[in-house]
Amino acid sequence: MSAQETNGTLVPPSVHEAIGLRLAGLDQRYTPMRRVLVETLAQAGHPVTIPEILSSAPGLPQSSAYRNLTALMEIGVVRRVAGADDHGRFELAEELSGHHHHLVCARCGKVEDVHPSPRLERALGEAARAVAAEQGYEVTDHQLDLMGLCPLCVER
Amino acid sequence: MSAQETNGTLVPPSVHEAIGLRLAGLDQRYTPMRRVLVETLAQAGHPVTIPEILSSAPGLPQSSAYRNLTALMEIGVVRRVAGADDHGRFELAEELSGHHHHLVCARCGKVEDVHPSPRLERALGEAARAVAAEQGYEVTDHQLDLMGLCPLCVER
DNA sequence: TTGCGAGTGAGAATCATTCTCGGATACGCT
DNA sequence: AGCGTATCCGAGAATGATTCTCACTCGCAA
Repeated sequence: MSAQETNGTLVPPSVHEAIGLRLAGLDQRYTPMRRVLVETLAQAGHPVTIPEILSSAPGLPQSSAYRNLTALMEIGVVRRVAGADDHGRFELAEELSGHHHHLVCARCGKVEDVHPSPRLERALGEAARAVAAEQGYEVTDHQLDLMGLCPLCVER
Repeated sequence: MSAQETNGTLVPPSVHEAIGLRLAGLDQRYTPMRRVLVETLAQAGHPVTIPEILSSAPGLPQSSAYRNLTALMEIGVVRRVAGADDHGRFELAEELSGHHHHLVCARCGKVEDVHPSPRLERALGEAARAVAAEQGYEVTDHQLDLMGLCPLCVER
């Protein structure tokens, strides 16, 4: 089963619309390449490295991938997350992909998404505000990274 | 007032002892430079970049700083955390510095430590195990990053 | 059609980090 | 004390991810 068959749930047209509008507002264009990048990130379901992106879209020049990812970051559509290795990883902003946290394998560096229970989310939100206020910070966002071993690496 | 005068509370002798023992176990030495690095990280109270380390210890060669930080990472005494900018940040392992989370300023990249309330910590621990088990992960550690604006950047 | 601003791709440039290597230093052994 | 060996040190080169440059192309509007 290809991801295409279920893309209705993966990349709703409204997402592309929203991105197109934001780009237009800055006199920028939602080119096919940018669309491909957004689709790729959306369908991956976890933060993706540049090599992964390049191998999933053969022929795509590295410099263009970086340039467009940066452009998408600047309009707040894409976010960069740091993993265990020295490759940056890119994912769609939570605004588009839904709020989630990360499961990081300490051995192989893989990163997966996890979606928190409402109960945990409520506790996190409260705690974040309280703790941050103590130091004069104004928290807009939070992220929980769970470090451990993925199923494959557990078997050793 | 020099930091030396209060070092009793900042870097308990037991910490240096423990590090010395671990290094000895791997036929490595706890050299003065490594000791300085540990003191620096302990006294900073937040993750520190290489430039910060170098400017707080004039004359210290960059390559040596990296080499020794790496050595300390390999024995699990130092941990590397990624910030918003493209500089790695180093901190003492939680085992030595106490469990804590990070407050990250989205504007200036500064990172501060925050110490969680027991209630939050309990909720996080439980949630971590539950969520991770669902995907077959074995979680050993977790970290909460609170993103927002630091007091200085709020004033704009 | 023409003009202009944005996008593209190849390669060079940048910059944090890692590696290399000759010399200095510390610890174990006799 | 003297020696041998393994570790450590510092300076600079090498690596590699990311960013920049620039000439060319493309899409849109007048």
